[in-house]
Amino acid sequence: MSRINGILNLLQGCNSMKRLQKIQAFVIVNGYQDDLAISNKLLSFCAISVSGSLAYAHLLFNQINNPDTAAWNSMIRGLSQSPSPLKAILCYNSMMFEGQSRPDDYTFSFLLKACEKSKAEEKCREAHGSIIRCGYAEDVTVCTNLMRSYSANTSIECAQKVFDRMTQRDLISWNAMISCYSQAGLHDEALKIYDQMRISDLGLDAFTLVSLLSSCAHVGALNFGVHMHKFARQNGFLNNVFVGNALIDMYAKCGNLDGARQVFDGMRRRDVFTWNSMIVGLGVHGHGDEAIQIFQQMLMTGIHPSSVTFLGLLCGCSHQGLVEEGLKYFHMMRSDFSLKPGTKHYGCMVDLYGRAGKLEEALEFIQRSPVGDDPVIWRTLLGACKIHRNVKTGEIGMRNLVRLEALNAGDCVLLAAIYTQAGDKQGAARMRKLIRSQKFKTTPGWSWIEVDDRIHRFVVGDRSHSDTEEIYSELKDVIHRAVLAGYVEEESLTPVSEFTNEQSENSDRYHSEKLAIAFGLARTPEGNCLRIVKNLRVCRDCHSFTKFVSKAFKREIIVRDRVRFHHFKDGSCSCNDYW
DNA sequence: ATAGGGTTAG
Repeated sequence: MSRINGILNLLQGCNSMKRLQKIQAFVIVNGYQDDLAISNKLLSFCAISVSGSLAYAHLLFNQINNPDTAAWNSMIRGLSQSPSPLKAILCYNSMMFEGQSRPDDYTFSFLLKACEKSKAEEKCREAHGSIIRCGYAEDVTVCTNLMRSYSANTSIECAQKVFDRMTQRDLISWNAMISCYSQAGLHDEALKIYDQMRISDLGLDAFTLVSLLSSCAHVGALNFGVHMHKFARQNGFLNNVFVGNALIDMYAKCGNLDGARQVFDGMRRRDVFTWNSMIVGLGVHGHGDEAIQIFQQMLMTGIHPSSVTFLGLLCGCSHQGLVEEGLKYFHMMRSDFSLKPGTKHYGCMVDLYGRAGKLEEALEFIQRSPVGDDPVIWRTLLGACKIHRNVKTGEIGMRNLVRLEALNAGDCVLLAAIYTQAGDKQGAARMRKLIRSQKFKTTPGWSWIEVDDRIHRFVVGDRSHSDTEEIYSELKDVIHRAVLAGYVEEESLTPVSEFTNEQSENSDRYHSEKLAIAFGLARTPEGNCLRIVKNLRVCRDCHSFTKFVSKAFKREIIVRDRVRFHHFKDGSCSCNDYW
């Protein structure tokens, strides 16, 4: 007996396959190969440990003539964390087929992990049924796994249902629910779950913070993020790299670069995410030179850049007109770090040339690149043609979008704007006609504004807000004062993508950000900065409107649109009207 | 013997 314990202890301290094989030889020589405790321990080491070997685990497993649940679990678990998690599902199937051992709560946890990773939607639902039949429907861990599995299989509703029906919930299951929403891109839902979580009085930990900060970053909830920062400081969470990284990203995405820098400077430990978040933050704010400086520091500390690092660099270079540098980093990706540029990187390059007015080069670059069949690339070129009033290249972009059958309303709006700038009224009229004749699938436009720690969301012609009347009368007043300051309301081509389905009265002529601005002006103290987040790009009329509002009301207004920040102050914008 | 939750870019 003590011999067996001795072997188990040896296995406990095992840290390599070489060592494991020595122990195994000892086991066989001494006739212990049929001891279940020992063979399971051997198996689990091979299947699960980072220094183990799944192939060897298979050999061992096949030698066991009647594997018990523990042995099956080791195999399913090992396979579920392997690069081919589908095999874990097959393994579970054979376990069921042989029918000698019953699955337990662990089995289901590992199976669900495999469903999550291999996107096995059908199997996930089937597992749910088995879980209920086997009596594990009340198990917190199994349910948490079930939620993640459903959510990864695009059924966040099912995840929510599982969560709702749980008889007991702990911190981990709450965190899982929040992260399911934030990873599905449903950030305001994630923040709402936190409101409910507070009532349950379980507190929160670093995991909660990280998910919430990510959601704050996406919706632009700076005030809420600052609360989280304070909480993290008071509770000793600032030493956690994940928390620090999420804070940098939150500050940068909410338009507060200084906040991001301060967190970055104060971090004792930094990983790729830390550096990337800072570089991307500087990049999207147009500080390419600083992004480059940080990048050089990053290399000196010996951290390996990733493809995201270069997205940040290229973005910064393009917004600052650093064409040579951008080109240098684009090549450096492959030559120095063996990173293959993706579509996004090519897009940045087109933007880099295009923004700098080098439209010929941009076009040549596309023709030499492998991404000429990606609509995003041509759309980027079209955007650059608008900035530089280039009809000819714009039409080339348009033709390629038509060729790829990817034309959308926004493209037509862009080309119409190019025609208008060039004085080609017929061209603009053609685009209007095209927009009307096509049944474009459109993304509804949204704007968010944070007032008193709450996110208020508006769509075009929104009347769903509880204070609709007040907001519309405020907006009338704001427009009046903007006009007095020099604003000319444009009969601009309304981006169709901001159309709502119901054409309520004539209020749908107000884009969502105008509503958000009016609401913000009415609900925040004079002189306070307004921060607005949009999911689309700012249209010309709204851009001009916001400039005059910033002057007439003496307010700084920071608008984050789909691709960049606009910093409005005293009647002008940080983008210098190039966007 | 063994489990579940976290960040950038899309």
